[in-house]
Amino acid sequence: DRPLDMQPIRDLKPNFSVPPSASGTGGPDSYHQGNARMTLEDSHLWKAFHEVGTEMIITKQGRRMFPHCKINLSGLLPYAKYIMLVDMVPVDAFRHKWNKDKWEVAGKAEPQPPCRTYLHPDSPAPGSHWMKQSVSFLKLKLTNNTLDQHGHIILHSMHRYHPRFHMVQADDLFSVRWSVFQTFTFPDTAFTAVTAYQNTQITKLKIDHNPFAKGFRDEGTNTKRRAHRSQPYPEKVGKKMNSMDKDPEHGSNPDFRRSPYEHMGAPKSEEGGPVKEERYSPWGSEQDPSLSIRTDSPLGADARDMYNSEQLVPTPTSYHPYRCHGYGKSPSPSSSGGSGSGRPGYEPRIPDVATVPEHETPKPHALEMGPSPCGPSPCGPQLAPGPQEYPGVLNMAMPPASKPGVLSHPLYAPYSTEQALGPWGGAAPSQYPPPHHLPADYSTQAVHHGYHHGNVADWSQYPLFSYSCW
DNA sequence: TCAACTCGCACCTTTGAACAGG
DNA sequence: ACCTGTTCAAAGGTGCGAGTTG
Repeated sequence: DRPLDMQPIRDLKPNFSVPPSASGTGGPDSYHQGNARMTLEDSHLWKAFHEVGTEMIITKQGRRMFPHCKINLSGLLPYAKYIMLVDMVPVDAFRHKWNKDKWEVAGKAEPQPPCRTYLHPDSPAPGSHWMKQSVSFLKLKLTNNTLDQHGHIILHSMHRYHPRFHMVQADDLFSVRWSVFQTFTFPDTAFTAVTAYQNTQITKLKIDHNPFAKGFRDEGTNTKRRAHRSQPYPEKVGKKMNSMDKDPEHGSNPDFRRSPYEHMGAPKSEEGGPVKEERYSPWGSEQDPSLSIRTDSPLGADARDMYNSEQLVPTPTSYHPYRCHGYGKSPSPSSSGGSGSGRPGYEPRIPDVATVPEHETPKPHALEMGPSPCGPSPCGPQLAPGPQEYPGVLNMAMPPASKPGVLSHPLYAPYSTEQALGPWGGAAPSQYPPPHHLPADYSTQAVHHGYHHGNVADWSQYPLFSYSCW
């Protein structure tokens, strides 16, 4: 039940001038976040799902995740304010399908839906607040409705994603642009978005562990529904998973150790050993368990430089910078993993900030991000992962000086204020309601990226994270 | 034909209002 | 008046299975 730990690898203080914190709480070191530490709660549960191949249901109206993202934070400055965000990045550039008992590649990924970032409703809050108890993203919802107006995170079914947690020291969303982002990922949280569960083992895990699905448990008192089932869990009725309830992490059912992605080159699971995520992971060969940390610093580069600047991307052996020069030009890091399917890693993805309609009533918690010019979907297909092997972004080793698990980068606005913000300029009509705590015009102020996307409809959206490409 | 998707259902937990008691 | 605990109904989160779609 040990949480997965991740720590920043280095001092995150950006090597450039940063406006002082508005609140003055931070002082000169207000963006010194090198001691921040994030751990994933319920890691055993995540691991149990991950071993089987986590699936998350997505629906038009939005579906919560289960397990949901819950983290513990430490090392924050108690009186400095922080903002917590979550977004989803593609794991690869493929669409997948479930074939009998395993996942297979089923073609190229579909074009990226608008990338949204979920803003924790407590944001901004002082470090003491974030550290006093676990931070839950329970209400984060996933949807496959690209026209969703509730602020849910939009994903494609049958595509694989993993959540990224962003921590920003900022007094408010306006100052986010000047702040240093620390991005954490936990390999065990990767999942396949589906509209209906494919792997019955996942269904069983969900039923066994999600309290809302209690009515489907075999041992439950519910007889009515099961009466409708000619045979509950037809193919797995013999695979009693009760042990998972008690100790999912040590579930002994060998079937649960077998990765549905093994055929795709994932490393074989090994028993024992500490929490090295990918040890059990179907995606182990691609993702660096230790989660790459990247420290990107604008280094005083001007906005346009940032726009076209290199993206440092860790590779299995070292940092291998590759360029992300915009739509259609990024190299596509493909799988370093070995299977013939050649699953590539995913490419950097730079989300845009969405424009938001002011009339919307629901209180969204997701920032609308624009197309992901560097993501696997927009770039990958053109780059045809194929044989040409770029270092897999997810299968990277940390630089010696780095600790795994965190990627830090300053939020930076490549656009100067006079730069065009798309066809509608800076005040494009809002498409989505403003996110929680998000000032109405934030979306037009926090402009960080200028890649164009083929989808003109998304032009009103601008990236929030200029350097979330990785 | 079939995989992917949608929808309504029963069952369940969570939430919050209303109320009672200290 | 205030606080705490209990009750209960409504809201909303689940997977299932039938129907729909492309």
